[in-house]
Amino acid sequence: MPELPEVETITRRLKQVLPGKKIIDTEVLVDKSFIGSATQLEGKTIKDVVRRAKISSIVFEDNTYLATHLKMTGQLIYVDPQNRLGGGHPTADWVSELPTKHTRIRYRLSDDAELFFNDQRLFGWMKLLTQDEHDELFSAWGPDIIDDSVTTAFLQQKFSRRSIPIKQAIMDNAIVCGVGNIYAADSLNLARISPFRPANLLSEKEITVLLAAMKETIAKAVDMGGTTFDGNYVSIDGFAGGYQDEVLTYGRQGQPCYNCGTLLEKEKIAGRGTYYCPNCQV
DNA sequence: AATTATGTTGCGGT
DNA sequence: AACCGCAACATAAT
Repeated sequence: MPELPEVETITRRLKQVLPGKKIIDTEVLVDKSFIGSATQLEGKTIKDVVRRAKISSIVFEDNTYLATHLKMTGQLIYVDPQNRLGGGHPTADWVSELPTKHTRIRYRLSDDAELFFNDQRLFGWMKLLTQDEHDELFSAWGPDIIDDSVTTAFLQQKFSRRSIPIKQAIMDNAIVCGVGNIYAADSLNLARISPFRPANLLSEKEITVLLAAMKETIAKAVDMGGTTFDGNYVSIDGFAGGYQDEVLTYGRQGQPCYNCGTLLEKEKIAGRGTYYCPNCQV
């Protein structure tokens, strides 16, 4: 479910509430959701929360990392009893009924706070790693799309021998991380480039335009707290994101392109639903 | 009933 | 060797 903006939103919010808290107790309700042994976490004190690609990681005082990949349907929900009655109410009403049938792991923290890992489809995981093992997670992946190292020249080199469609290329973690299906489609619409174009046939100018569009799209989505479709992605208190109200193409087949008014179409690329304008995306 | 779903990996073929 | 396409993971909604 989540792409970089959703994981970034969750990570920023966790960073506001978790540092200084200690893990008191762990409960793994579904074994496959936690890789390894969760009991090793008990007694560790949280120092920081960081994001890389679509992985959010809690960093402990001993420099070990509790990494989370939400995959398609994962959620991290934080419940602090001291804030429970204040500060508005969550978008999702199930937050007051945790654990739910989709809760796979729960952590009891100091001060009676709780952290829940929910995951309908069981693709997601949490895992305790050393710093080296955490670094290793990203060893085969390119930089985050928001990183300054992602330049036109960088992408041009990565695309140079790839005949795959450009949409598939920008979603490939080995090239660049953080661009998922929703933002790939929207970035290509903003750049007015067809998702079907072979990556190696884009001009330098087109790559420059596409890169700017990707950075702009991702930055806007981060500002809006991510995208919530079907109530699936929510932030740590159950609140929805806001980008779905601004989305350019995703889920808008049959509706007019904001660039040119032509009706958007939907086709599959590499097995993924792809929304695009058949007129202005060339 | 079949298709679809915001992600990634691993396999076999070229 | 590098690249590409496709199945697999598991569940729920349309």
